[in-house]
Amino acid sequence: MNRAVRKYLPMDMPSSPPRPTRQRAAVAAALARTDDFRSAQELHTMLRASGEPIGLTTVYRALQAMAEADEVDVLRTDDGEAVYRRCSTGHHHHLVCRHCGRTVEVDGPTVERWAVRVAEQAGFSDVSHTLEVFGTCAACAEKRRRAGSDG
Amino acid sequence: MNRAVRKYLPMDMPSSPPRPTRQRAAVAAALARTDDFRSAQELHTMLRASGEPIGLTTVYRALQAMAEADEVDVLRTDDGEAVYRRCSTGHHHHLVCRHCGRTVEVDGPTVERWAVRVAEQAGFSDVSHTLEVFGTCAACAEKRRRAGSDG
DNA sequence: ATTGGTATTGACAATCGTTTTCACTAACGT
DNA sequence: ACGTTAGTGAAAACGATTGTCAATACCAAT
Repeated sequence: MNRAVRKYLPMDMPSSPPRPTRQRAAVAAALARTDDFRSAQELHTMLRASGEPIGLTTVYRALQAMAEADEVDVLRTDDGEAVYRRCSTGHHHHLVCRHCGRTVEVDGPTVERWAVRVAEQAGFSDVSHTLEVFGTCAACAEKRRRAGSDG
Repeated sequence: MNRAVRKYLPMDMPSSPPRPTRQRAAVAAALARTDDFRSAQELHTMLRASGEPIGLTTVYRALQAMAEADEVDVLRTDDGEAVYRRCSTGHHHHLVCRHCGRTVEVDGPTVERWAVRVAEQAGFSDVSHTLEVFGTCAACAEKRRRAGSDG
Protein backbone atom coordinates (compact mmCIF):
# COMPACT_ATOMS: atom_id res chain seq x y z
CA MET A 1 0.00 0.00 0.00
CA ASN A 2 2.63 2.46 1.12
CA ARG A 3 5.29 1.99 -1.48
CA ALA A 4 3.25 -0.16 -3.76
CA VAL A 5 3.16 2.71 -6.17
CA ARG A 6 4.82 1.52 -9.33
CA LYS A 7 7.90 3.61 -9.58
CA TYR A 8 9.03 1.88 -12.68
CA LEU A 9 6.85 3.86 -14.99
CA PRO A 10 8.81 5.05 -17.97
CA MET A 11 8.34 8.63 -16.85
CA ASP A 12 9.77 11.12 -19.24
CA MET A 13 12.60 13.20 -17.99
CA PRO A 14 14.89 14.68 -20.59
CA SER A 15 18.16 13.09 -19.65
CA SER A 16 21.39 14.58 -20.85
CA PRO A 17 23.85 12.12 -22.36
CA PRO A 18 26.24 10.67 -19.79
CA ARG A 19 29.70 12.13 -19.62
CA PRO A 20 32.31 9.66 -20.88
CA THR A 21 34.53 8.45 -18.08
CA ARG A 22 37.06 5.71 -17.61
CA GLN A 23 34.75 3.94 -15.20
CA ARG A 24 31.76 3.83 -17.50
CA ALA A 25 33.91 2.60 -20.32
CA ALA A 26 35.26 -0.13 -18.06
CA VAL A 27 31.80 -1.33 -17.12
CA ALA A 28 30.72 -1.33 -20.75
CA ALA A 29 33.87 -3.20 -21.70
CA ALA A 30 33.33 -5.79 -18.99
CA LEU A 31 29.82 -6.40 -20.25
CA ALA A 32 31.05 -6.60 -23.80
CA ARG A 33 33.38 -9.40 -22.79
CA THR A 34 30.61 -11.84 -21.95
CA ASP A 35 27.31 -13.13 -23.22
CA ASP A 36 26.01 -13.95 -19.78
CA PHE A 37 24.00 -12.02 -17.29
CA ARG A 38 26.21 -10.56 -14.57
CA SER A 39 25.31 -8.91 -11.30
CA ALA A 40 26.65 -5.50 -10.34
CA GLN A 41 28.71 -7.05 -7.59
CA GLU A 42 30.22 -9.60 -9.94
CA LEU A 43 31.13 -6.95 -12.44
CA HIS A 44 32.69 -4.90 -9.69
CA THR A 45 34.79 -7.85 -8.56
CA MET A 46 35.79 -8.64 -12.13
CA LEU A 47 36.86 -5.08 -12.79
CA ARG A 48 38.85 -4.79 -9.59
CA ALA A 49 40.47 -8.14 -10.30
CA SER A 50 41.55 -6.95 -13.71
CA GLY A 51 43.26 -3.98 -12.14
CA GLU A 52 40.57 -1.44 -12.87
CA PRO A 53 40.03 0.77 -9.82
CA ILE A 54 36.32 1.47 -9.53
CA GLY A 55 33.80 1.81 -6.74
CA LEU A 56 30.82 -0.46 -6.30
CA THR A 57 28.48 2.51 -6.21
CA THR A 58 29.81 3.63 -9.55
CA VAL A 59 29.21 0.25 -11.09
CA TYR A 60 25.62 0.38 -9.91
CA ARG A 61 25.16 3.83 -11.34
CA ALA A 62 26.74 2.97 -14.66
CA LEU A 63 24.51 -0.05 -15.02
CA GLN A 64 21.43 1.94 -14.12
CA ALA A 65 22.27 4.52 -16.74
CA MET A 66 22.90 1.89 -19.37
CA ALA A 67 19.67 0.15 -18.52
CA GLU A 68 17.73 3.35 -18.88
CA ALA A 69 19.36 3.98 -22.22
CA ASP A 70 18.36 0.47 -23.32
CA GLU A 71 21.98 -0.48 -23.72
CA VAL A 72 21.68 -3.45 -21.40
CA ASP A 73 19.03 -5.97 -20.47
CA VAL A 74 18.15 -6.18 -16.82
CA LEU A 75 16.36 -8.95 -15.09
CA ARG A 76 16.01 -10.30 -11.59
CA THR A 77 17.14 -13.67 -10.38
CA ASP A 78 14.90 -15.68 -8.13
CA ASP A 79 16.53 -14.23 -5.09
CA GLY A 80 16.03 -10.69 -6.21
CA GLU A 81 19.47 -9.85 -7.47
CA ALA A 82 19.56 -7.68 -10.57
CA VAL A 83 21.64 -9.05 -13.42
CA TYR A 84 22.73 -7.26 -16.55
CA ARG A 85 23.71 -8.28 -20.03
CA ARG A 86 24.59 -6.25 -23.06
CA CYS A 87 21.69 -5.86 -25.42
CA SER A 88 22.22 -7.94 -28.48
CA THR A 89 19.07 -7.22 -30.30
CA GLY A 90 16.68 -4.38 -29.90
CA HIS A 91 13.45 -4.64 -28.00
CA HIS A 92 12.52 -8.15 -26.96
CA HIS A 93 10.97 -10.07 -24.10
CA HIS A 94 11.88 -12.90 -21.82
CA LEU A 95 10.55 -16.33 -21.30
CA VAL A 96 11.51 -17.40 -17.80
CA CYS A 97 11.30 -20.81 -16.19
CA ARG A 98 9.67 -20.33 -12.85
CA HIS A 99 11.55 -23.25 -11.34
CA CYS A 100 15.14 -22.96 -12.50
CA GLY A 101 15.18 -19.42 -13.78
CA ARG A 102 16.34 -20.39 -17.25
CA THR A 103 15.73 -17.53 -19.62
CA VAL A 104 14.99 -17.47 -23.32
CA GLU A 105 14.73 -14.33 -25.37
CA VAL A 106 11.61 -14.07 -27.41
CA ASP A 107 10.63 -11.63 -30.05
CA GLY A 108 7.07 -10.89 -30.94
CA PRO A 109 5.89 -8.52 -33.61
CA THR A 110 2.44 -9.78 -32.72
CA VAL A 111 2.43 -8.36 -29.22
CA GLU A 112 4.15 -5.20 -30.28
CA ARG A 113 1.35 -4.50 -32.70
CA TRP A 114 -1.31 -5.58 -30.27
CA ALA A 115 -0.01 -3.22 -27.60
CA VAL A 116 0.01 -0.26 -29.94
CA ARG A 117 -3.42 -1.02 -31.31
CA VAL A 118 -5.10 -1.56 -27.96
CA ALA A 119 -3.50 1.57 -26.56
CA GLU A 120 -4.48 3.75 -29.46
CA GLN A 121 -8.02 2.50 -29.28
CA ALA A 122 -8.09 3.89 -25.76
CA GLY A 123 -6.70 7.19 -26.97
CA PHE A 124 -3.16 6.57 -25.78
CA SER A 125 -0.15 7.58 -27.82
CA ASP A 126 3.59 7.11 -27.52
CA VAL A 127 3.15 3.52 -26.45
CA SER A 128 5.64 1.23 -24.75
CA HIS A 129 5.21 -1.90 -22.71
CA THR A 130 6.75 -4.51 -20.48
CA LEU A 131 6.06 -8.19 -20.80
CA GLU A 132 7.38 -11.32 -19.25
CA VAL A 133 6.25 -14.84 -19.87
CA PHE A 134 6.60 -17.53 -17.23
CA GLY A 135 6.41 -21.23 -17.57
CA THR A 136 7.94 -24.54 -16.66
CA CYS A 137 10.79 -25.48 -18.93
CA ALA A 138 11.01 -28.97 -20.38
CA ALA A 139 13.74 -30.08 -18.00
CA CYS A 140 11.90 -28.91 -14.90
CA ALA A 141 8.63 -30.36 -16.11
CA GLU A 142 10.30 -33.73 -16.44
CA LYS A 143 11.93 -33.44 -13.04
CA ARG A 144 8.64 -32.59 -11.42
CA ARG A 145 6.78 -35.31 -13.23
CA ARG A 146 9.08 -37.87 -11.70
CA ALA A 147 8.83 -36.33 -8.26
CA GLY A 148 5.13 -35.59 -8.20
CA SER A 149 3.19 -38.64 -9.35
CA ASP A 150 5.45 -41.11 -7.68
CA GLY A 151 5.81 -43.74 -10.41
CA MET B 1 24.50 -16.62 -9.77
CA ASN B 2 23.07 -19.31 -7.67
CA ARG B 3 19.69 -18.93 -9.13
CA ALA B 4 18.23 -22.35 -8.73
CA VAL B 5 20.66 -23.40 -6.08
CA ARG B 6 18.56 -22.79 -3.07
CA LYS B 7 16.40 -25.59 -1.89
CA TYR B 8 17.34 -28.40 -4.15
CA LEU B 9 15.81 -31.65 -3.05
CA PRO B 10 18.23 -34.34 -4.21
CA MET B 11 15.61 -36.62 -5.65
CA ASP B 12 12.58 -34.91 -4.24
CA MET B 13 12.25 -36.47 -0.85
CA PRO B 14 8.56 -36.73 -0.04
CA SER B 15 7.90 -33.29 1.41
CA SER B 16 5.28 -33.56 4.10
CA PRO B 17 2.17 -31.53 3.42
CA PRO B 18 1.98 -28.31 5.44
CA ARG B 19 0.08 -28.46 8.66
CA PRO B 20 -3.18 -26.54 8.37
CA THR B 21 -3.17 -23.44 10.49
CA ARG B 22 -5.30 -20.35 10.84
CA GLN B 23 -2.46 -18.21 9.48
CA ARG B 24 -1.91 -20.18 6.30
CA ALA B 25 -5.61 -20.22 5.62
CA ALA B 26 -5.70 -16.46 6.07
CA VAL B 27 -2.92 -15.90 3.57
CA ALA B 28 -4.58 -18.17 1.06
CA ALA B 29 -7.88 -16.40 1.60
CA ALA B 30 -6.31 -13.00 1.12
CA LEU B 31 -4.81 -14.11 -2.17
CA ALA B 32 -8.10 -15.59 -3.24
CA ARG B 33 -9.73 -12.22 -2.79
CA THR B 34 -7.82 -10.52 -5.59
CA ASP B 35 -6.67 -11.00 -9.16
CA ASP B 36 -3.61 -8.85 -8.78
CA PHE B 37 -0.09 -9.52 -7.71
CA ARG B 38 0.52 -8.59 -4.07
CA SER B 39 3.71 -8.32 -2.09
CA ALA B 40 4.23 -10.13 1.19
CA GLN B 41 4.22 -6.85 3.03
CA GLU B 42 1.00 -5.74 1.38
CA LEU B 43 -0.68 -9.01 2.26
CA HIS B 44 0.53 -8.69 5.82
CA THR B 45 -0.89 -5.19 6.09
CA MET B 46 -4.18 -6.29 4.53
CA LEU B 47 -4.52 -9.20 6.93
CA ARG B 48 -3.72 -7.12 9.98
CA ALA B 49 -6.13 -4.46 8.80
CA SER B 50 -8.88 -7.02 8.49
CA GLY B 51 -8.33 -8.07 12.07
CA GLU B 52 -6.32 -11.18 11.39
CA PRO B 53 -3.40 -11.37 13.81
CA ILE B 54 -0.43 -12.71 11.90
CA GLY B 55 3.29 -12.10 11.81
CA LEU B 56 5.16 -10.84 8.80
CA THR B 57 7.54 -13.77 8.99
CA THR B 58 4.65 -16.15 8.78
CA VAL B 59 3.27 -14.45 5.72
CA TYR B 60 6.65 -14.84 4.03
CA ARG B 61 6.81 -18.50 4.95
CA ALA B 62 3.29 -19.23 3.83
CA LEU B 63 3.93 -17.59 0.49
CA GLN B 64 7.17 -19.46 0.02
CA ALA B 65 5.44 -22.74 0.70
CA MET B 66 2.61 -21.93 -1.68
CA ALA B 67 5.04 -20.89 -4.37
CA GLU B 68 6.92 -24.13 -4.07
CA ALA B 69 3.71 -26.05 -4.27
CA ASP B 70 2.81 -24.13 -7.43
CA GLU B 71 -0.22 -22.66 -5.79
CA VAL B 72 0.86 -19.12 -6.56
CA ASP B 73 2.78 -17.33 -9.26
CA VAL B 74 5.73 -15.34 -8.07
CA LEU B 75 7.50 -12.58 -9.86
CA ARG B 76 9.78 -9.70 -9.03
CA THR B 77 8.94 -6.08 -9.61
CA ASP B 78 11.56 -3.85 -11.09
CA ASP B 79 12.75 -2.85 -7.67
CA GLY B 80 13.23 -6.41 -6.57
CA GLU B 81 10.16 -6.93 -4.47
CA ALA B 82 8.56 -10.34 -4.77
CA VAL B 83 4.88 -10.30 -5.65
CA TYR B 84 2.45 -13.18 -5.54
CA ARG B 85 -0.79 -14.03 -7.27
CA ARG B 86 -2.98 -17.06 -7.02
CA CYS B 87 -2.49 -19.34 -9.96
CA SER B 88 -4.77 -19.52 -12.93
CA THR B 89 -7.26 -16.75 -12.70
CA GLY B 90 -8.99 -14.85 -15.37
CA HIS B 91 -6.66 -11.95 -15.51
CA HIS B 92 -6.39 -8.73 -17.37
CA HIS B 93 -3.75 -6.15 -18.12
CA HIS B 94 -3.30 -2.50 -17.49
CA LEU B 95 -2.86 0.40 -19.78
CA VAL B 96 -1.20 3.14 -17.76
CA CYS B 97 -0.71 6.79 -18.61
CA ARG B 98 2.88 7.62 -17.86
CA HIS B 99 2.04 11.22 -17.09
CA CYS B 100 -1.06 11.17 -14.92
CA GLY B 101 -1.12 7.51 -13.96
CA ARG B 102 -4.63 6.96 -15.27
CA THR B 103 -5.26 3.27 -15.68
CA VAL B 104 -7.46 1.39 -18.10
CA GLU B 105 -8.03 -2.32 -17.89
CA VAL B 106 -7.49 -4.12 -21.12
CA ASP B 107 -8.17 -7.64 -22.14
CA GLY B 108 -6.37 -9.36 -24.94
CA PRO B 109 -7.00 -12.86 -26.19
CA THR B 110 -4.38 -12.11 -28.82
CA VAL B 111 -1.51 -11.80 -26.36
CA GLU B 112 -2.74 -14.63 -24.25
CA ARG B 113 -2.53 -16.92 -27.23
CA TRP B 114 0.76 -15.48 -28.38
CA ALA B 115 2.33 -16.06 -24.97
CA VAL B 116 1.23 -19.67 -24.84
CA ARG B 117 2.33 -20.38 -28.37
CA VAL B 118 5.76 -18.80 -28.04
CA ALA B 119 6.35 -20.52 -24.73
CA GLU B 120 5.36 -23.92 -25.97
CA GLN B 121 7.57 -23.55 -28.97
CA ALA B 122 10.44 -23.20 -26.52
CA GLY B 123 9.34 -26.31 -24.67
CA PHE B 124 7.72 -24.45 -21.80
CA SER B 125 4.47 -25.55 -20.24
CA ASP B 126 2.11 -24.18 -17.64
CA VAL B 127 2.44 -20.72 -19.06
CA SER B 128 1.52 -17.43 -17.46
CA HIS B 129 2.64 -13.90 -18.10
CA THR B 130 2.64 -10.32 -16.99
CA LEU B 131 2.15 -7.41 -19.28
CA GLU B 132 1.75 -3.72 -18.84
CA VAL B 133 1.30 -1.15 -21.52
CA PHE B 134 2.38 2.45 -21.04
CA GLY B 135 1.46 5.47 -23.04
CA THR B 136 0.29 9.05 -22.99
CA CYS B 137 -3.44 9.38 -22.52
CA ALA B 138 -5.44 11.72 -24.69
CA ALA B 139 -5.87 14.33 -21.98
CA CYS B 140 -2.16 14.46 -21.17
CA ALA B 141 -1.23 14.53 -24.81
CA GLU B 142 -3.46 17.54 -25.29
CA LYS B 143 -2.11 19.23 -22.20
CA ARG B 144 1.45 18.79 -23.38
CA ARG B 145 0.62 19.94 -26.86
CA ARG B 146 -0.62 23.22 -25.45
CA ALA B 147 2.19 23.55 -22.95
CA GLY B 148 4.90 23.51 -25.59
CA SER B 149 6.54 21.28 -28.09
CA ASP B 150 9.11 19.80 -25.81
CA GLY B 151 9.21 16.15 -26.59
C1' DA C 1 46.97 26.26 -20.29
C1' DT C 2 43.75 28.17 -16.82
C1' DT C 3 39.42 28.74 -14.98
C1' DG C 4 34.93 27.82 -13.55
C1' DG C 5 30.66 25.27 -13.61
C1' DT C 6 28.85 20.87 -13.23
C1' DA C 7 28.59 15.89 -13.63
C1' DT C 8 30.89 11.90 -11.66
C1' DT C 9 33.17 9.36 -8.28
C1' DG C 10 33.50 6.48 -4.12
C1' DA C 11 33.84 5.39 0.92
C1' DC C 12 30.50 5.02 4.10
C1' DA C 13 25.92 5.11 6.12
C1' DA C 14 21.25 4.21 5.50
C1' DT C 15 17.31 1.66 3.56
C1' DC C 16 14.38 -2.00 2.88
C1' DG C 17 12.83 -6.56 1.54
C1' DT C 18 13.76 -10.95 3.11
C1' DT C 19 15.76 -14.67 6.05
C1' DT C 20 17.45 -16.58 10.36
C1' DT C 21 17.23 -17.29 15.20
C1' DC C 22 15.10 -19.08 19.02
C1' DA C 23 11.81 -19.51 22.67
C1' DC C 24 7.12 -20.45 22.64
C1' DT C 25 2.74 -22.55 21.04
C1' DA C 26 -0.47 -25.40 18.36
C1' DA C 27 -1.44 -29.72 15.79
C1' DC C 28 -1.04 -34.56 15.42
C1' DG C 29 -0.46 -39.54 16.71
C1' DT C 30 -0.79 -42.62 20.39
C1' DA D 1 -3.29 -36.33 28.39
C1' DC D 2 1.54 -36.73 26.64
C1' DG D 3 5.35 -36.37 23.87
C1' DT D 4 6.91 -35.24 19.36
C1' DT D 5 7.28 -32.07 15.78
C1' DA D 6 5.96 -28.37 12.80
C1' DG D 7 4.43 -23.63 12.91
C1' DT D 8 4.63 -18.96 14.86
C1' DG D 9 6.54 -14.34 15.48
C1' DA D 10 9.48 -10.56 17.55
C1' DA D 11 13.73 -9.22 16.95
C1' DA D 12 18.29 -9.54 14.97
C1' DA D 13 20.90 -10.60 10.95
C1' DC D 14 21.62 -10.32 6.17
C1' DG D 15 22.55 -8.57 1.62
C1' DA D 16 21.55 -5.97 -2.42
C1' DT D 17 20.83 -1.47 -3.54
C1' DT D 18 20.54 3.62 -2.83
C1' DG D 19 21.60 8.10 -0.50
C1' DT D 20 25.12 11.35 1.24
C1' DC D 21 28.56 14.49 0.41
C1' DA D 22 33.35 15.99 -0.02
C1' DA D 23 36.77 15.36 -3.48
C1' DT D 24 37.68 14.89 -8.32
C1' DA D 25 37.33 14.72 -13.42
C1' DC D 26 35.39 16.50 -17.60
C1' DC D 27 34.30 20.19 -20.74
C1' DA D 28 33.58 24.75 -22.62
C1' DA D 29 35.00 29.23 -22.57
C1' DT D 30 38.57 32.17 -21.81
